[in-house]
Amino acid sequence: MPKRGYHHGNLKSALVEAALQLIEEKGPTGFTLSEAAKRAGVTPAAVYRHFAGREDLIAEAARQGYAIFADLMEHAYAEGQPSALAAFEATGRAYLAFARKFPGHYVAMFESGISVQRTPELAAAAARGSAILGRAASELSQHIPAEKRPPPEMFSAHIWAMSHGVVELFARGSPGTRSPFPPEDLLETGIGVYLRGLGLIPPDE
Amino acid sequence: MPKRGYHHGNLKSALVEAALQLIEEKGPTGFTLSEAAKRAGVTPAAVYRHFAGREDLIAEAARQGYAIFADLMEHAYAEGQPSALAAFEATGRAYLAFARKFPGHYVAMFESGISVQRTPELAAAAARGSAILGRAASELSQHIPAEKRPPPEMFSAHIWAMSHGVVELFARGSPGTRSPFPPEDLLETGIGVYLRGLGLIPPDE
DNA sequence: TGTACATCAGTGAACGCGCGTTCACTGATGTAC
DNA sequence: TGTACATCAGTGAACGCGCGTTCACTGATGTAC
Repeated sequence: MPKRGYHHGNLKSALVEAALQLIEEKGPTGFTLSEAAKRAGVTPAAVYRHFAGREDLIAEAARQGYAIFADLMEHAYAEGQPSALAAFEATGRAYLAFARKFPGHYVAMFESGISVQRTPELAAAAARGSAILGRAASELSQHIPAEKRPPPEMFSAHIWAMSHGVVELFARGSPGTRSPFPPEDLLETGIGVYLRGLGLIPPDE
Repeated sequence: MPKRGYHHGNLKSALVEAALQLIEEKGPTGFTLSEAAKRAGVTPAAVYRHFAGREDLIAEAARQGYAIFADLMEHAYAEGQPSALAAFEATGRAYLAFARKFPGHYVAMFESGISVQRTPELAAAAARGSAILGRAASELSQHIPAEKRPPPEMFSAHIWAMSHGVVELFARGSPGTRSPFPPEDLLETGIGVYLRGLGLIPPDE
């Protein structure tokens, strides 16, 4: 626990906060250590009391993002239970919801260019989230007619890809590109069609 | 036509070439005008004879990318004809093939942060590619049982999203992340399941 | 309660660097006569 | 064919800038006696 009132009080999290804000506003390229320090009301040199450097600060922002993301996934999964189908659909939706609610974290995670293997903590945080999607896919897999049951890793990858694609192309409005449909609808219907293709939803529904 | 042997000869395209190489190697962030000039064997100032500045050089790289991309799409579409289904599937595949073959262009287009509305030429080049996917979707749409026919823009968006997601997450190996399946297979099966969900492929195929 | 000391978060000045961009120039190429 | 001139692609030096990072320091906080 950081001691309250000690000098700044809680510089570390203030810096992460500032970094997230900057990343959200200006993209991963626009983020600078100096500017983040300034926003936290502190000299650039002070950053080095808490982080090894610029990259390390971004990595910490990403780590927190993965942690929040995994929590959201867990929550969504649990709410969908005991229906394997509902749980699976919920995790897909959670992806988009996360990108919307935590854009700074999202960018730090997926667009900042930092490797998930940078530290064991980062890798672990990232693994936790995808493990949940994997579990949901695995359970769902049991309901697929056995004659045409793809490996669960495969369709969790499909959902992951479609979610990511919808976010990148249609939700995070790259300036000038307009989405033809609300991203939420796009993802919802896309996953729906896909699951129907797997025989998990009756075709006449 | 640039005159041969005139000073450098063809600096403009040499600069674009160098820029693409750099973007491919170091990502959009790692690209610098000075380094591109150096690789083309020329002073940084010389760049300004051909481009308005750093951004303009990236934009030109992206523009060429969109043009190549559209050509590929057209080709794939034409090869798939007269089967609407084959044409549609081919355009999806072309997306991944493009990302593989022209990684520098791909990054300039989708990860460099350049707005597609930057110039009319850029916008036009980008529009040409997506128009082809749109046409393929539109034709395919006619084969869908009318009782459940989504707007063609919607499922072209789905395929676009899944293709993009597969590329970003599994093909362009963000260092450390390993794909569980070959991206080509992933996309192929993903699109297959999706089309089955639309009733365009018989479920027992 | 009060004094002496240890800790260590944040300061402020300085650094070297490479960046994008500007400008007056030069010299190879093309053109007119 | 030869000379005078115009063009303009690329040079080289210079600029101001903000960056990430370092370092000796200072002064508020916590601790021992």
